[in-house]
Amino acid sequence: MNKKRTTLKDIANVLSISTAAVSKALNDDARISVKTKKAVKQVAKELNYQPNHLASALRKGKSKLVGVIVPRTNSHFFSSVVESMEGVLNKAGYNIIITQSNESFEKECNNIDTLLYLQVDGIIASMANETVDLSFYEKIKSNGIPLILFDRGENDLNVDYVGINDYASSHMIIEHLVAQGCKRIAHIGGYRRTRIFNNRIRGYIDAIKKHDLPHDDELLIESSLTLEDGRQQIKKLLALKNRPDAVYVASDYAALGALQVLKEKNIKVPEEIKLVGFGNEPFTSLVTPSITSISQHSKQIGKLAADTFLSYVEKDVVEQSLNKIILDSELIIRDSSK
Amino acid sequence: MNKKRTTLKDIANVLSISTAAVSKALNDDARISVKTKKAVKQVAKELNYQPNHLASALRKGKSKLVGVIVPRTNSHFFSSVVESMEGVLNKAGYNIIITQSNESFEKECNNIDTLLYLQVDGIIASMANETVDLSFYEKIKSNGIPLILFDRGENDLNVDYVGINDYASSHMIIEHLVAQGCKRIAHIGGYRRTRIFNNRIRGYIDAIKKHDLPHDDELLIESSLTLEDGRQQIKKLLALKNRPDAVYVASDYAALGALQVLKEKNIKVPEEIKLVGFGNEPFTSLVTPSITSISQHSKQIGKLAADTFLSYVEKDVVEQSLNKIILDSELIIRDSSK
DNA sequence: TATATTTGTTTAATCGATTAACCAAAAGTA
DNA sequence: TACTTTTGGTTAATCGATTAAACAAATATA
Repeated sequence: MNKKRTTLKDIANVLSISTAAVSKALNDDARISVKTKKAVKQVAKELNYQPNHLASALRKGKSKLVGVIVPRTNSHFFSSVVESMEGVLNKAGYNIIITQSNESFEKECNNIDTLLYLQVDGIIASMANETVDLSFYEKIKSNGIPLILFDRGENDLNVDYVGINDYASSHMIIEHLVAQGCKRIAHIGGYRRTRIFNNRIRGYIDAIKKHDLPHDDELLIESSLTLEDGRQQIKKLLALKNRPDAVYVASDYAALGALQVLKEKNIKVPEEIKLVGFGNEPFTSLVTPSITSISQHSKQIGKLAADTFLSYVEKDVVEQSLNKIILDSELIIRDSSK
Repeated sequence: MNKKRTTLKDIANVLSISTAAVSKALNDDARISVKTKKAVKQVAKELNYQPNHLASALRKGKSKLVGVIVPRTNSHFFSSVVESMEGVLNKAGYNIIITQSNESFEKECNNIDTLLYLQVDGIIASMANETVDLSFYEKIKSNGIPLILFDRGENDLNVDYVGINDYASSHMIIEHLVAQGCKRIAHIGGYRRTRIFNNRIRGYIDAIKKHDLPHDDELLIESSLTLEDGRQQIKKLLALKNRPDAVYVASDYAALGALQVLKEKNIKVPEEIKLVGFGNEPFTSLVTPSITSISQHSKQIGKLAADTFLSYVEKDVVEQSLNKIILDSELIIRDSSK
């Protein structure tokens, strides 16, 4: 058990030089002779030297840590975004700290505090469903730390954002359903206060109008989009005197809940009611019938969010124009809608 | 934009006292008067003081960070374990850094290096499928950092472990299948080198023998247990001249792959072949037919792993006896086996 | 030869919080 | 009164790495 870690001093002592020289040698400073560098690196290896990250971060004022906040990690979309983000950031010498809000505003605030406390160099986040109060995000900005939002963003918050074109996605879905002959299309959406869900709702309404289809209030529902919630909302739609012949659900999880209920009630999908989800979670292709959904290019989103962060820290730009990156989505047509 | 963070010095200047006094006041040192403490806390709040974690960690030699390594986060089991672990550790003042190995040995080694580099106070890990070489884990131990393994552990590594009784779980499954009238039970298992999979295989074999059922070599398959792998292996079993009437798969993901193939080939589950998975992932109850599986008490595992870590750091025990915690599992019977 | 430049390194300050050691003033005790 | 103890701080060192500034020796230039 080697109790103590090797420090610069230990190496310096062995070679009878200063710690400054050792530090510079390890960092390949031009002013250190090749001979010394070799010797230092040799000894460093022998003593199994590992730099003290805390000390270096303290001194340099940079922790080389990026905080990530996601609603949850056990969704394929988020875990996939994070994975791709991690790849890009690791390559640039950054490590990431993943935290989950579990869709809770309180937890999200805690996470932000924690990340600030850990002195992260930046925060990449996707907001919880509950979040309306943006003061904690303002706090990040006022701390001078780069903040990049993805997927779940906010219009009022003037920060960089990476996401897909939700408005256009709704259009694609409605076009597809219309092409399948649907005449009465319902939408189980998220809460309007969240930008992406608002855009999906707007897209739905505009597309419906464009095709001169009925857009009764009863066909548009705002919800929390959990699986359980999907179950509840579809029941409401089924209870209508004038049932829809298609339902576009703004989340795959809620769509799955809806599908469960439809199957329990022996309503044929897609024959009687067509169903479309959102997010292209893996299970959409696994259930019976498989669920038509929108693919969000998670890998791409992760990469772009990471790149945006890096663009802030790599070059020390003071005032950089805001990036709002909107990717095109893709409709994956499966059994539930054809 | 407040460029600079508030430091102890800033507070000290306002009150014309020493930074030492400020530090002690904030930490409720007994030698500081109530009056001073109040004043300090007041100013700290006004200036929005946030302690510099890096400095404090450097000085105290403790980062209050716990590193977590999981094969992947987008599995319900792992994300659930992590969530419960996080709750316990946060309460004790620790933050966690989540890293994923993606079942890759190389990535796992990198993760360990990263965590050591970040000076975590402990590491809680579940090993990648690929991992055979334990030298990196030895490295953690030789750095004097507590290491706790869960689920995917190793017998050779003499460290704390939290998991379920895999051997007994296999027995429960076989008992159940036998009770359902199965006479020829196959097992798609993991690689024997991994402790848990080895135990599941041993349990399978012993239970089969106990019931005087055939235990041909062709009925026992070792695999990587991915979804795709489940597809491949079930095909092998279906190609046998003497097909099994039940298949026990050591992972829900692989079981799902198997189920897909069975459905594609129009083989009725459970009528022609009964199927049992392992892990009780949420999708097991969502697919048709729903899949019988073993619940692993993920919340409990996370809590116990965290507690074990805390038992090391809270009290400064030098030599503590090793904890090997084995929980009972639960068989969740669903449509695929009845 | 005298001076300027380059090379290679050392010294010392610094990042911010903590803490061992020290000290002055107030309060208690003989 | 004289001495001890307690109270409430202050000083200064420290954690380990980095870096601006200083400096000696070697080399180049005039």
